[in-house]
Amino acid sequence: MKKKKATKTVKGDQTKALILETALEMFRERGYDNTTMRAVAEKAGVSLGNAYYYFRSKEYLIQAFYQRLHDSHIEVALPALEHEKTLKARLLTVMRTKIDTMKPYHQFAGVLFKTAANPESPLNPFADDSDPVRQQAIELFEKVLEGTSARIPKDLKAELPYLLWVYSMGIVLFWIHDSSPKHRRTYRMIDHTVDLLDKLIHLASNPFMRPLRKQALRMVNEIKEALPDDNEPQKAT
Amino acid sequence: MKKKKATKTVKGDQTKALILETALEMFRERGYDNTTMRAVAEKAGVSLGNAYYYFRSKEYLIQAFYQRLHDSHIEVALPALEHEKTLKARLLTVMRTKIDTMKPYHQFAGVLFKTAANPESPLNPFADDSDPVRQQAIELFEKVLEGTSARIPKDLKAELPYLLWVYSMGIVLFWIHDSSPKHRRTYRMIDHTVDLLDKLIHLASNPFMRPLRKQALRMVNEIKEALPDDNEPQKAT
DNA sequence: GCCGCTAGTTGAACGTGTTCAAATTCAGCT
DNA sequence: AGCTGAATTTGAACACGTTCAACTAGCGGC
Repeated sequence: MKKKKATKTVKGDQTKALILETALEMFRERGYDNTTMRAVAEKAGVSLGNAYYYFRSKEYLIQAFYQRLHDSHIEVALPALEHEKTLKARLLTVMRTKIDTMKPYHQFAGVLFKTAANPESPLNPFADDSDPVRQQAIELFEKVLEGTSARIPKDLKAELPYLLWVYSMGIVLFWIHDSSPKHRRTYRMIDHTVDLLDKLIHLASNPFMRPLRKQALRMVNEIKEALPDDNEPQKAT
Repeated sequence: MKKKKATKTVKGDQTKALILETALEMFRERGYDNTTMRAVAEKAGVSLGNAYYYFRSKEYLIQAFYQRLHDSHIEVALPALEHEKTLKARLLTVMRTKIDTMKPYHQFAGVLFKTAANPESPLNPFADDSDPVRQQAIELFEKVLEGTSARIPKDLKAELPYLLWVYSMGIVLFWIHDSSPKHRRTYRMIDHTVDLLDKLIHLASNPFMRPLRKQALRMVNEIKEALPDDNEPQKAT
């Protein structure tokens, strides 16, 4: 029962993995645009059409890359978080390790963002709630919050992971544009924005700010609702 | 003196305009991706290579489109602004007319944003300070501010046109994703965000907020500086 | 009136992402 | 052992953006 149908699937999985590994390696070495599907197929020892059997388009290879990147980040960020207790320090840790992880792909990342920003692209990270990478990324920010004792109102706390994820996308966007040596500017930007965010979160937690905060959060939800598929999973029909 | 060299240039200008008009018409009718350079050239009655003589790439046609769109917006927005005195009403006017203007190009606009979000693209609106469309768009928000009596601190007032322009890009991004009938969601989003922005601007203008505001503005400048070519024009070397 | 030069124009050719009908492989069934 | 249908694999063909070497046109200078 374990082997009967398994072989085929296993073989397919192997081929798929082989193609993906080859592609990612070539992306890293020569960049996305300079890597042709033909070259990937040839290096992987499969036919061109076979690559398209497993990846509907070249873009889908990016999606796989994106997942890979996130996994690496988690691997580094979670242990590092154990040492940090304050919201500010935890946020700083997550953001710094994020850039650390992405560093080797700076050139490649431009393409990633280009396709991700396309509303029609399957890579659009806002598009589809079922996107596992996105969920995992937001979960990471939940963990950032959980580990602190900061007093944050419930309404804000509920949305904060999502908002911080959006913030992290902004930083990544900045980083893509950042051509300073060793990406110093991005790290500086992280330091300063995290400091500011920390202050803003505390300001927004002030009872005086309640009405304004409510209004802002209502808007955040309006935005989220307008995005396709962005709802709680329905319990059947 | 007027005609000697003129003939050639005039002829070139005519051809260029012809190609552009043809392309924009076809974009509107069939969308960007479904319009091939070959089809544009054929319909315009020129050769394929000729189209590339005037437009370095297909993307450059979008840039021209973008300029066209902005011109239309100005034409509608400026007269409409004359009736409005408060910051909130003026902002509302500009944003609503913006969406009004873009309406016929909803489908096409997705592609516009995809390429605009590409850091390597010449269309990236953040990329290059000399981009006239961008300058004009920011100027429009300067006019929005000038026409009001709202008491806004100088430091904030200096950055506000730029910030509002960024905000307007956000709304456009939302609109691109918005598939609700008649883009109602976007108009609602404008109403609510403008309301919120108005409140935030007044909050930020409060003397109590000075330190936080200063810090936030410092960061805005840091971001702007990191963008390529984003400086005052230098007075020679 | 002719020359040379630049602006303008041409279309064939190239590279690359993608498609597709056909060929091959292979596990399970008889 | 042979059959069957699904999974996998193939490579030729297609479409389209882009490039380029060559050609033409027409103006200013002689």
